[in-house]
Amino acid sequence: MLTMLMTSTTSSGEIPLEARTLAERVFQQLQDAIVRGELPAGSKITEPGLAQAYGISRGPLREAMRRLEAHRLIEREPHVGARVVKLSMRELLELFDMREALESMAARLAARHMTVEEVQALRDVLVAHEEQGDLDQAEAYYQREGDLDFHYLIVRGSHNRMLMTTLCDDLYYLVRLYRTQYSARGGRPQRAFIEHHRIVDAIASGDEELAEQLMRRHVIAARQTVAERYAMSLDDDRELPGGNRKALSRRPPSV
Amino acid sequence: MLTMLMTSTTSSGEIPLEARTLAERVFQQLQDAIVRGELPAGSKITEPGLAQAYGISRGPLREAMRRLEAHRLIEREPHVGARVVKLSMRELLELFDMREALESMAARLAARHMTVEEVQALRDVLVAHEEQGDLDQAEAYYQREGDLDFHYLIVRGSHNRMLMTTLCDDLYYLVRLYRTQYSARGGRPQRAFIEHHRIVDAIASGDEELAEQLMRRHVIAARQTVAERYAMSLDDDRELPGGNRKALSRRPPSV
DNA sequence: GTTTCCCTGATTGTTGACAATGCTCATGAC
DNA sequence: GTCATGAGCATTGTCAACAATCAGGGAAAC
Repeated sequence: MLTMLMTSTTSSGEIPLEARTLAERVFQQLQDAIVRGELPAGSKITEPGLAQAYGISRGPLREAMRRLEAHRLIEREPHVGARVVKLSMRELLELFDMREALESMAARLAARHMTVEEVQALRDVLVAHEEQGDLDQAEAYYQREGDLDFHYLIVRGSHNRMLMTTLCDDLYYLVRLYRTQYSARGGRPQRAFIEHHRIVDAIASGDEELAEQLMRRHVIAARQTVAERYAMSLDDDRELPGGNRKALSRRPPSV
Repeated sequence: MLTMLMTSTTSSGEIPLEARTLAERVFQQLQDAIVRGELPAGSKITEPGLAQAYGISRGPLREAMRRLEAHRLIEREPHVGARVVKLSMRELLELFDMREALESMAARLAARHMTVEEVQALRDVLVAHEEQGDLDQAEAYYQREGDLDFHYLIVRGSHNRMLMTTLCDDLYYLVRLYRTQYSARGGRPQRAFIEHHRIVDAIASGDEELAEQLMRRHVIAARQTVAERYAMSLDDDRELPGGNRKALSRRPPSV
């Protein structure tokens, strides 16, 4: 399963199987718990509670929280407390704008720098997606993770460390958080597959301009899907006042 | 003086005149000390030393250091220590790629969202630059800060909070660090002024495409200047082996 | 002379206790 | 019934001491 690519790729790129320090370990655990929805978006975090839950003292915990804060996964207010970040629709769309800018640049750099082995790995991921997609539509969640693997590999293919850390260590965690927050999984997969293939082809042929442009459109399309569905959900609410809010999670967007 | 715009614009946008907590205050102080070169790039940081220097205990200091680490201003190794980040030329060029992606997006969004008041403020900054530039070339440092003010205002004009924090709270501090690290100030000012004016005009007329494209070229030009000068400095070193390495700081680039 | 090992000192990691701040809820005035 | 007030409590901020780890230097072995 390629999904393990997702687990924290620090700037140096290695995957720390066992964190050297408590603060490091609890940081990763909290990051995971937030992204997986164990700590719900918007829920309040109390230091004594977490410290007891993870069996550590407040010192390392606070350091971990400071890192989470810098990664925008929690929000703190001095002397008051911290809570898990809750993405508003506006912030989610802002996130897509940033992805458009950074991932299109990543695709351009990937077309310039990726090795043949890296391109092949990318193709393998695509094939894995499609086979999995055929298998079972209910497994859409893993497919979604796999989709991020695709973007992940392209970012790494840019060979730009700063871009990698910004996207992989910061933005992508927020993207995953959005999925759990809005119960968003799967969606427009067939179209996304086609787009993915075209992007890989552009990268493989070293066409920087095309790779950038295709990735840009790919992200824009995903953004638009989110925006449209949000507007639809508002209409639904108007028709069914005070009720059914499931529209947001019914047909979630891709990528 | 507009330079005060630079001092830490947290996500909410307000400027914390007096930090509510020790960790917060020492974080800002350290951030400043690093960017201003008081703590030289690459120098080792020891917790007892800093704690004594700032008159606090190691607890809040460590939290501040965690934040600095997340902002990429220091690098830590578990059980060993921390040192101020030292930008290699490769990383510096990577930084420019990110700026190209993000700032061109910011310019596009600014053209879409900026109010007439914000555009006017932007024009005022430009005028202030030029007057200051005429006054004294030795004051280039402040002019440089002013130049960042220009970019700063555009980013804020994007009305995209995530973009603002990423650029203003993360990248721009690294840009300033690069200036002190390579003693880089001023450079190609007249050309930059022209480009700045064109960008503002495009934003004022609401031409998103043009604003984006002009900003992209502006950043690319700056990147190219840096790259060329670096290549030149390497040539110089070949001609003067083991000696004069000042070439890097002799004619530093502009934005 | 070189290498290896161990010891010492210093630094980092962690903890529990104390101080300061903010929130909650009950009480009372209007 | 509503709103202001204040005490009590929980939570956050800070500190100093203890444990674990690493870097450097000197002595011994080859």
